[in-house]
Amino acid sequence: MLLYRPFEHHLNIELGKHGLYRAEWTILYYLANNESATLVELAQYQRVEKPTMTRIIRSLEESGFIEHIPGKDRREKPMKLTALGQKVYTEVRVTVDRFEQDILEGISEEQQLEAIEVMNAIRNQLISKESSK
Amino acid sequence: MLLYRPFEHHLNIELGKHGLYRAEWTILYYLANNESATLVELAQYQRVEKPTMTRIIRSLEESGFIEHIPGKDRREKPMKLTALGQKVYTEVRVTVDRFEQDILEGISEEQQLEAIEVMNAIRNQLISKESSK
DNA sequence: GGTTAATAGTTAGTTAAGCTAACTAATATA
DNA sequence: TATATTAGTTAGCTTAACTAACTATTAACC
Repeated sequence: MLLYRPFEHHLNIELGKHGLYRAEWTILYYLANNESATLVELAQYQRVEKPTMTRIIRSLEESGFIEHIPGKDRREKPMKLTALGQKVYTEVRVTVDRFEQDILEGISEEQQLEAIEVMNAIRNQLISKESSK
Repeated sequence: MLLYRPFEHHLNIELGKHGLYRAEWTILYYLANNESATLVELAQYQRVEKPTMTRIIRSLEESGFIEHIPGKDRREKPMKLTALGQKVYTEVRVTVDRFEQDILEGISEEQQLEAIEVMNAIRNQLISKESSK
């Protein structure tokens, strides 16, 4: 918690240079690594409700970063990055990478990996608690 | 980030049982461990702006969990937990402890400590970046 | 010692990002 | 075929942050 606030603060500064919000960035990130996704898929991944995702997606669409593609089901509206979205993702990736390298300075790779593992384990505990209720 | 959302979600559920918000809980926590504090001190600790802290404090005051004590400076309005605040803190502490134990199940103490160390190191990097700009 | 700086805290108004409840349209299932 | 489920949207609310501009008090400078 004490970590999250300053982290988000700095990340937002980096993203602000590109006119992006954190919530939008996570979607670009997902689509850059997954080709296409539906709203429900994204909402589950980010652990937010559907209306929250609707708004984020609309904003990305208006910026021209994502577009809808036809899905096998007429209820679904899968989406993917546009060429512009790809371009912006790649650009932002550079500054975010630099930022991450910066804040991880002096921490061994081994320690980083172990910390990530611990956090993943906690996340999984949390998620399994959710579904079992 | 993927960890923070489900974590905050569950913590809020636990705290909600006691009619508390996360932002309020962190202040109770600080005051339970520090006897007294000023608004500025709390704001710096939590990395939020003063008006944000004003609101949280007012709410805690209205709930009767904290009270102001005279400070050496008439600008300052230091505060401390009331007897009720102490009582509530202790009660909530129990459920939060149980919650934390729950989500850390299966992670060795050693790993936990190392992860905390890594997170502290990152936090310090972030904070030092802030002041050097 | 009096004027200027800085500091503690407040007020007013805005914003990002989440939520719930209630809905439509399309598909699956009993 | 009627009912239930799923994908997504709309409307309205809430938490927790922010900035700008303010008052009151103390510290510092010449």
